[in-house]
Amino acid sequence: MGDAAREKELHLVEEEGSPEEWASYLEDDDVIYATTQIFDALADYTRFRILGALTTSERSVGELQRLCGVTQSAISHQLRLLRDRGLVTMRREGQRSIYTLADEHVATLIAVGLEHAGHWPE
Amino acid sequence: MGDAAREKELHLVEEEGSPEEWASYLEDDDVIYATTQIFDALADYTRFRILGALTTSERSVGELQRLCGVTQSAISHQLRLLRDRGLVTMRREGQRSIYTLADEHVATLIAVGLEHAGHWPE
DNA sequence: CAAATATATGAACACATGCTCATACGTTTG
DNA sequence: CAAACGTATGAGCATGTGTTCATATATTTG
Repeated sequence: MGDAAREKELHLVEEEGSPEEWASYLEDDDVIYATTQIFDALADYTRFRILGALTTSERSVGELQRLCGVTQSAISHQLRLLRDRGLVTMRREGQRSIYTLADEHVATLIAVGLEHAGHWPE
Repeated sequence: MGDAAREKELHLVEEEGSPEEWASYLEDDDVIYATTQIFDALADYTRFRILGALTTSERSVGELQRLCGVTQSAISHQLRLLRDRGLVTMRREGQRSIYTLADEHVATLIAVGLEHAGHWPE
């Protein structure tokens, strides 16, 4: 697999658009606010662990509860917030609610954040 | 400029490391916490506007105050937080304090966040 | 339908957060 | 050194946030 193919695989690259097109977004207050809302969703320990667990596979509330080691209520409340912000989607499957990352954008942000924190100067 | 070169230019790609190396970070609580701290720094409107302004060029506190339209005190307080978290650095230049993005990681996170918010479903 | 299981929700509380106000610190200039 | 300018900081306050507890709402099973 060549460099370009791997980079595409990692979802770290936009498919279209010119370099630095994001710079224009810095003048759009709505985009700025939307961006902070996404970062805010990723800025809590419990929520981040939920999202991290969902990068592996979709999961039920009970699974997430076990994986994250907090109350079922806490998980449910945080899942509601993540759902409201569009980071995860849910479907019913019998008695269970199955949660999934909404799209690859979320996985990209998690990956970029983890890599940068992992390499962070000291 | 070819795709690979442009992608590298955008700093959206790691230079080394295997695909999905970040996945292992999901088991390191310290890395997870560090990641949430970075996202948290980006999750406030004022702070994000400060960082956005710094993507263009380094700036003094007074400039940032004018650009962001808030109190000098508010700017200073937020700059302190950003400094403590390692997202910006400061140097004295006469009476002024000049702030700069700490490294390209920060610009990458801003770019990725803005692009995804800008393209967000509805 | 009743009981059991899985999930969701509202209220309440402790704690964090971002701002303002007042003031202190640091640097340059006269 | 005093005055002016730029920046930093602490206290205080209003608001926001994440959790728990209790309870409600599905959904399946007997």
